[in-house]
Amino acid sequence: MNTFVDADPGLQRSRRRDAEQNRLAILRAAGAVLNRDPDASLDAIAAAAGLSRRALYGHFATRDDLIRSLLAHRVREVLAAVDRIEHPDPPALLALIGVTLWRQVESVRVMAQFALRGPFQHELSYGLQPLRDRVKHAVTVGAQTGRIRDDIDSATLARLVEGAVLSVLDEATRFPMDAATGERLVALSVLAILGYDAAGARALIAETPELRS
Amino acid sequence: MNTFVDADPGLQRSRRRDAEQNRLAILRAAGAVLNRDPDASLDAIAAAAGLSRRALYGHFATRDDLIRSLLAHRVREVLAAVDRIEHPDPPALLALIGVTLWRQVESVRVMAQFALRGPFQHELSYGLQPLRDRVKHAVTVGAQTGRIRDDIDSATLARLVEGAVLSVLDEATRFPMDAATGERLVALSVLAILGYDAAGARALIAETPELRS
DNA sequence: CGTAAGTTGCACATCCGTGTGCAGGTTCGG
DNA sequence: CCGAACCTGCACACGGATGTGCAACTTACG
Repeated sequence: MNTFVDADPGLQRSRRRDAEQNRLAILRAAGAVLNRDPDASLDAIAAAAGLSRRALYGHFATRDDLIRSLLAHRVREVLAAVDRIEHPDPPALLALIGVTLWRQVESVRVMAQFALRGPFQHELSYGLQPLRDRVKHAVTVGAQTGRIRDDIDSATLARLVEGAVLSVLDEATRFPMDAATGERLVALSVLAILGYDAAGARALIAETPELRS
Repeated sequence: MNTFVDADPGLQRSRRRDAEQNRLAILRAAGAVLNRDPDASLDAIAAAAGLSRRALYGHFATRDDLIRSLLAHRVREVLAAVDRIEHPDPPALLALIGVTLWRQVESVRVMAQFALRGPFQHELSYGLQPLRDRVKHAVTVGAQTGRIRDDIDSATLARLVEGAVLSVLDEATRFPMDAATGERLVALSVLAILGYDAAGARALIAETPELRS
């Protein structure tokens, strides 16, 4: 339960290694199960992790604690992945961000599910703020430089870009598709919302090496 | 409970008029409340309708019965509204359908919420099939006649159109917007996904009188 | 190999929502 | 104005999920 083991190594015996494995297994199972049903019981999650429900309480005090940990974990992953992306051209940058989110489908979807309702809404959207800011900034700059449509308020357009990505992720969940198809669809959808027609979007993808998977 | 009152008027005294009012109030309240939280309790719904929970059971046998009635009701409304739409040009038709759905935000959103998970998924998607078929057909024809992009499989594109509409409805729920803005946004989003750039979409809207609100 | 960490299974209390029964009140409608 | 239809408030049974306590077992690790 306490991550700071090194703090007081005095008389205590160290944390068992398999316990940490189980903790991760639970988080992994929680991601998978809650993605299908955000109201799934702890029993279902524990079972999916190959543990008993009782054991779960050895790692997480409450259900909320588990979900909170899961979300925090996934938010870190996603933000780290997005942070690595750089591109001078706003629309290309946004398409790249979309593609990156596609590669983290499960994390993104589970976050989206808890971002709408439940006790974690605000906490979560606070954690995702950096990502949102980046999208908004890219949209704004792109609109000013004429690379992105300016007939829609940039704050709104930024949220529509979010929506476009989630839309494709939903589609992928209901009708499984291979990685290449998914990435292409995300890029096309994002560029479409940003104001590119089909040919223009394809051209931009073709001339952006990072978008050629 | 029984809608077919006229069937056996013999010895029975007729249904009280205010009871039917209450039934409708419950359905209306259910739509509003379940839109915010699909797991809201019957208590919350009854309260929103200005009735006691106990009275609710006089109109609907079970929770499922209530939700089923609500969805059936809304599906009928939406399908009827969409049925009235006609337009020879596929992209314009799809934009019009989107705008019509926008005018039924609450119904559409509540349906979307129960279309994903829960016991009504299949039943609901069965009821909405005519709408889906129409969208798919328009997309297919549009792609064949060169009015709509053909670089995305038409079944997939049809579902992305759905997603685009829902995306705007979500946006409208979180950041309320006036009717005109909403209709414009829906039309632009749908056309964007169909392969139109910003200018092209605006042009198509301008030359389609039914899309000028 | 011994000990502590970890897991299991069970029992139990608790909470919350659903669905039902019933007595008593209010209101519509003939 | 009478009676039936409707609503209320309360009680209760029930199921499902959460969270806790405890004894017994298994496993990792020094």
